[in-house]
Amino acid sequence: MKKRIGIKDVAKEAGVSIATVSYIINKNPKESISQETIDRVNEAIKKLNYVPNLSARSLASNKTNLIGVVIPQTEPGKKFMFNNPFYGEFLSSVEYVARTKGYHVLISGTDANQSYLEVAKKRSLDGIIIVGMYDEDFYEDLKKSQIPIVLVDSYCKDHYFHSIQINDRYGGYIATKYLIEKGHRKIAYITGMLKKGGVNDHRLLGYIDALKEANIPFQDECVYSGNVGYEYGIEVADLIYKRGNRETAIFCSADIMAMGVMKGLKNRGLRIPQDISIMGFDDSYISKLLDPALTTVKQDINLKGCTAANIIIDIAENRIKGKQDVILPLEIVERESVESLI
Amino acid sequence: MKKRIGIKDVAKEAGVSIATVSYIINKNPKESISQETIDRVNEAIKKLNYVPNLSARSLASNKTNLIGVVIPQTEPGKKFMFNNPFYGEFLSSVEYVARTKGYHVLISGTDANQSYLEVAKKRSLDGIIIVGMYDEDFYEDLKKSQIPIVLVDSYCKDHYFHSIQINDRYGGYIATKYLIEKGHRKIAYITGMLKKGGVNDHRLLGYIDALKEANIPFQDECVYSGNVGYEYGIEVADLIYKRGNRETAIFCSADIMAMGVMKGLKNRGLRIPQDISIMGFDDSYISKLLDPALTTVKQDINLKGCTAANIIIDIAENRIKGKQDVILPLEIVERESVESLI
DNA sequence: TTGAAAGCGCTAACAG
DNA sequence: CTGTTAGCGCTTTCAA
Repeated sequence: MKKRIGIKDVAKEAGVSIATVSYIINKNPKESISQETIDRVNEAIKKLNYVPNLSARSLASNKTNLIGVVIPQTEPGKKFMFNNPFYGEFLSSVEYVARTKGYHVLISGTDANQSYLEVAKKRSLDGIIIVGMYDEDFYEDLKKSQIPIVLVDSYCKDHYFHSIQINDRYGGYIATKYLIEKGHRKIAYITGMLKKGGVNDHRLLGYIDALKEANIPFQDECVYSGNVGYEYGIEVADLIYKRGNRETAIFCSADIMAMGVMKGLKNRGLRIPQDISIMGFDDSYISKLLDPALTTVKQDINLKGCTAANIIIDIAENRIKGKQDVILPLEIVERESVESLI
Repeated sequence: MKKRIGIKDVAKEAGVSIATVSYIINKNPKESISQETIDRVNEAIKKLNYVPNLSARSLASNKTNLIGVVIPQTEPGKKFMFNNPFYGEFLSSVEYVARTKGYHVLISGTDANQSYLEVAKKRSLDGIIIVGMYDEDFYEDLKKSQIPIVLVDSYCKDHYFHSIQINDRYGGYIATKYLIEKGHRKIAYITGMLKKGGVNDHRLLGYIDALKEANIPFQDECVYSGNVGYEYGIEVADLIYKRGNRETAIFCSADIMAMGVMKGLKNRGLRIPQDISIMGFDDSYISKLLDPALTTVKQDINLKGCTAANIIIDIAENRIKGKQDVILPLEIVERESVESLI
């Protein structure tokens, strides 16, 4: 096992002190060093093939250049929700921004046995991006960390956290309104778990807003709540099919659920959109590929990911101060899955 | 800023030496410590809310419990390939296994400017999982790292690396053979880039094997090679549509491409499978959701991810010795996208 | 403009 | 069975 070459070797090679090398590596602006020295050191680094050891650096400087991303899981203790394309697209953007800024991304599901706080502290994360909504306790726990945290798609109102969101209520509203304007009166809302104050709950509120505005009475039986995923979509499709007094349109709170619903409906021989209209949420890449292509509420997933990464890094580097809260825009993308009844 | 509590504090609190605490934390089996002491230390840990600092541990022990996963990118310097559901499913499994074994997962695309070797060394990764196939140089570079590396879906034959693969040639063969048995004679093969000796190339070989076996002449014009992704699938669908002497079946080297092809074909008014049959590869979750549901070559993505993680961890912990090479099974999943012509 | 030296928190001999 | 201690590689004050 040949010895790992360190800053010391570089210093010796270049004939300078360790500190000088350190300054140069870190481009420390406070110290001004002669260009000649800099060149000499850089040469030595090249020659020796020196790579700094981040563990050591972290220990000394308490800076890890590591950002943690927490992704919701389908079920506790299971793998995470990557059968929702949203997360892949999001993560991809985060990683890209992080990488270009010299950070690395540590991904993690949430484990019931082990608080994420522990992970965060163990690894001395510089920042954390948490996607989705969790229990009160989870947030409470994390507050102790003293680490900058950005919450994505969470309605946790705690002042400690930064946040990136969309206006879910508005999203639910415009989707439903769109359907109503197309002449639909009996509209189903299919969603993941309706946690009080959660994303899906807000979309439901928007759905109700639109109904009210159009003087359509809200019917409990028209909202279906289960696991976010195509499986539940299929299930609901069956439910709807079997019922006599059928909805003419379905608003799904995620494209992936819409995908399931469409599949389920087709299995039953229903035509989309002639027999029943479908509306999604997210505009993930699958929405254009569905048949018919899915009309959906578009949120810019890529932008969401980049924003999350940029904010957390800016905060970690003290480039911005104060609580950050950003609301990203939403718009309807019209495709082929909604039939006009008028 | 309150001082971070360290092993020293725990030792003091429990009235033992720091070494004892260290032994207990690491469950060091060589040292036997009285149960009473262990309890006392654990209590102190609880009480003080002590969390070990992994940077420090890494520095001292040269062990990071960090495993790197490299995911291919769509285009150099861009985000990675998460619009192929394969990667999400794979990564999810890796993370899950890693987490349950006390490891964390660092994800990364590959950056042209920065060799991954640098990342690996900087972070002192305990192991690396590399998905996909890269240039000779990339592997050559990584060999210098001295870090255990598992290659997933790569035909790099270098003895240094462990590998997890499927028999792609066989996969191409059974898929094509299946189509032939259904009476198809003019069969297209749609694939990502055909790097010499790569995954897609092997599948092509299998495709040719099956053709040969059935005495069907191989036609160059029937193989379409572009970017892995739905976009190229759509493109090819158009190409095929426009041509007179049309294929009756298409074998796609990834489900996501099949998805694109199906969409493109439908846009042109072609019916699947009546007008043209489609076969996929992977059996990612979308394949059941397509309409018609996709007949495809199933590889167990979840198993692939778990295996990769298990191997790399076992190696990192010296639990297994010697080069590991595993070939995972493949099978055809019959659904609705292939029409029998006979 | 550069260098010496004191840690950062932990592990792992080695001694007792 | 438990304690002492020398680093791991780097940052950063402080002095030269």
